[in-house]
Amino acid sequence: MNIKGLAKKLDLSITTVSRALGGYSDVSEKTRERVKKFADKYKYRPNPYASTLASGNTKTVGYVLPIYGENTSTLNQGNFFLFISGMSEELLSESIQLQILFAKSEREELTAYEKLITEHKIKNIVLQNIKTNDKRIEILNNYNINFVAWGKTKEKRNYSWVDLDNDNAIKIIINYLIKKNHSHIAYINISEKYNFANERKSSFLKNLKLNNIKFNPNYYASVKLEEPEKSFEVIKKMLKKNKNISAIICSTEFSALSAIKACNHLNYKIGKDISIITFDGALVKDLSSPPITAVSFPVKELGKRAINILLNKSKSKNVSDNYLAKTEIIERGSVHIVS
Amino acid sequence: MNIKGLAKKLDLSITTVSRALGGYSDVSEKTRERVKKFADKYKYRPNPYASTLASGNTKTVGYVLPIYGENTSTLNQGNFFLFISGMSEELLSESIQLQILFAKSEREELTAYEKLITEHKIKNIVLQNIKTNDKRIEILNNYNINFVAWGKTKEKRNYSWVDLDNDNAIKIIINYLIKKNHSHIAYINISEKYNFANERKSSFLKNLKLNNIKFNPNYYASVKLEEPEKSFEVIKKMLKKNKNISAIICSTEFSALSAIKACNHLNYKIGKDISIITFDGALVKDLSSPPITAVSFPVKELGKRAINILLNKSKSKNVSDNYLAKTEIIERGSVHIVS
DNA sequence: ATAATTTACCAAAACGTTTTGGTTGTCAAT
DNA sequence: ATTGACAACCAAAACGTTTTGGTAAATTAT
Repeated sequence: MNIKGLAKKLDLSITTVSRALGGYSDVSEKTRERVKKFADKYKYRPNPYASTLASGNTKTVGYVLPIYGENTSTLNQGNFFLFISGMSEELLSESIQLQILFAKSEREELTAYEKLITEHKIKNIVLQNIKTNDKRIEILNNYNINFVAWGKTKEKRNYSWVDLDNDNAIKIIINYLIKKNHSHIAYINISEKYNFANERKSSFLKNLKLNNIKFNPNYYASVKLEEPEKSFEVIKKMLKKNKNISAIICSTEFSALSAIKACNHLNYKIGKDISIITFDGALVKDLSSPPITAVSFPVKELGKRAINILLNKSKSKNVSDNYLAKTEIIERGSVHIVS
Repeated sequence: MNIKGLAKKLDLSITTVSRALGGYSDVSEKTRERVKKFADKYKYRPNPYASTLASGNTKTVGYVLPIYGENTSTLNQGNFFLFISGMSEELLSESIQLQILFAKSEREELTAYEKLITEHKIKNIVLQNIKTNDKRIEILNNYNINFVAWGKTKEKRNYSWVDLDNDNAIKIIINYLIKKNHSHIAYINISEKYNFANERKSSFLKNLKLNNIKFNPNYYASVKLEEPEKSFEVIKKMLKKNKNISAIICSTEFSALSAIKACNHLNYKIGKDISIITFDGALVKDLSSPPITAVSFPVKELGKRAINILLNKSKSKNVSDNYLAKTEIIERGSVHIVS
C-alpha cells in the first residue's frame, strides 16, 4: 500500500494525504483523523527512500564503530553495547534507524564520517571516544552536520555532548580512599589522548594536591586503549617495585581485572592487603572475584541522553545541549581500611 | 555532484552514465573508462535513496540485535562484537551499510523483522540466536527475503547458515577429558530452546555413551540466557552436592567465569582439584585467572562468512550455502589429569 | 547492394514521496 | 455589494536514480 492507493481509497489527493499525516495545519482535523484511520487500516508505511529523496531528511542516525585490531573488542564491548542499547530505547520510540559504519584505523574513521555524510546523506551522527583535540568535531561542524558526542574535548568548543563527570568521579574516589587512610594511591589509566583519560589524570593530580599528598610518578601508568592485554604486566611490575601502594584506581574494567590477576600472582589479598577501585561495568559487577568496588557509570543513560539531545537539536536548531552524569561509590568490599 | 551534472560534463546522456557505471554491456569500454574517470574526478556518489527508489534494491543488510533485559549485554556482547566486526570486514569492501534494529523481547523481535522488511524494504538479513524451531525462518522465507542465519534449527530446513561444529566440539572436549581420566563430567549449558545449546546437550549425551559413561542428571544444568547471573549459584550448589565432579564443561564464558568463582568459594584449585573447559572468548583468554582451557570459537570468521554467503546469494540466487566452522582445543592449564 | 544484426547511445517513464504554488468556497469586515 | 482573510483542498513539479523501449550508425551476412 502506497500513498497513491491510500489517496484513492480516501477519495482525496495525494497531497492532502501526505499533509494530513505530516501534521500540517492546512488539513481539517476531521479529514486528518479519517486519513490516519485508513493509514492504520491498510498498514500504510511511507517508503523511506522516496520520502528522504523528496524531503532531503534522513530518518537515520549514523554511528561509527571503531574496530582497531583484535583486542579493542574486549575493552570496549561492554560500554559499546550498553551505550547502543541506551540509544536504541530512544530511537525505537521514534522509529529511527541506526546506521553503523566500521573503522579499522583512525584514518579510516575520518573517511567513514565523510562517507556517512556525502554518500549517504546522513545528518545526525553520534561520536564516541573523543580525543583531547578531536578533528572530527571541526569536520562535522564544517559539514554543518547535527551531531552529539560522548565525551568532551579539552578546549571547550561549541557542540553538544554527554559525558560522565570524570572530575567529580575521581574526587569521590580519592576522598573515599583517604577516609580509609590510603595515601599510596596508584592510578592505571588509558592513554591520555582520549580526553576522558586526560580529565581523570588532571583530576587525580588535583585531588592528591588538595589532600596534601605528593604525586609519585611511579604510581601512575597509562595503557594504550589498543593494547589492553599489556595492563597485567604493567600493574604487576608497578606493584613489585612499589610495595607501599595500598590502593589501585583503574580507569577501565579491563585494567581492574588485570589488577586482580596481578594481585593474585603476588599473593596480595584484595580488600585486605590491597584495594582496587574502578569505573563500573558488568564484568567487575557480576564476574570478578572478588567483586570490585566502583564508581557508578550510567553508560546506558548516556546513550539515551545522546539521542535525546540529538533529536531535539534536529528539530529546533541552535540548542547546544549537554548532559553530565553524576556518579557515586558502589561498595563491594575490595577497598580496605589502612591501619 | 549528481548524475545529471556528471552527464553534462561528459556530454553524454544520463542513461549512458548510469549504465556505464552499472557495468552494462551496451556501453563501449572506451566511454565506460571515461565515465569512471570523471566520476572519480568529481567524486560522484549515487544517491542511495534515489537509487533504491528506482531499482528497488537496498544496499543494506539488516541485523536485529536482541537486548533482553539488562544482563544479556554481559553475556552476548563479546560474541556480538566479534561477529559484527567480522561482518564489517566483508561489508566494508562492498561499501554496504549495516542497519541495526533493536528488540527488547522475543515478540518485539518478530515485529522488528517485519518492520525491516515492510517498512524499510531491506532484502538482506542476518539472523542470530537460532531456536530449535525458529519462527523467523518461515517468516523470512514467506516474505522471500534473502537471509543467512548464525545457527541451525533442529529440523534441517532449506536455508543458508553459518555455525560452529557444536557436535564435534563436544566430542573433542569429552575425548580430551577422558584421556585425562575424567569420568565425572559436569556440563553447564544454556537453555536448550537455543538450538546450539540443544545440539551440545545431545552431543554431550551421545559422547558419554560412546565412552561408556552413564549420564548423571545431577551433573547437568542449563541456565537461562537471560539470567546469566544465576549460574554462579547453580554451579556452587552442584559442586557442593556432587563432590565427585572432576571437570566442568561450560557453554559460555559467563558460566566459565562463574565456575571459577564457585571453585574459589569452595577452595577448589582449578587445574589441580578440578578442571574447567569452555568455549573460547576474550574474557577467559585474557582476563580470567587462571586462564581457562577452551575449544576455539572463530566468531569473527563466522560473521565474515555470513556476509559472504548472503551477498553471493543475492547475486546468483538458488545457492543455499553453509559454513561449518572447525574447532580445536586451546590448552591453558585449567584441566588436570585425574590420578 | 541489400538485408539483418549488432553496437552504442538516448528520451522518457517510473519509483513514492514532499513541496510549491496555486484554486475554490466560506465567512467576516467594510 | 465588495473586499479580504482564511480554511481546505489539489495538480504538478521536484528529488536523483534505474529501466524501458526505442533509434541511428556500424558491421556482418546474404
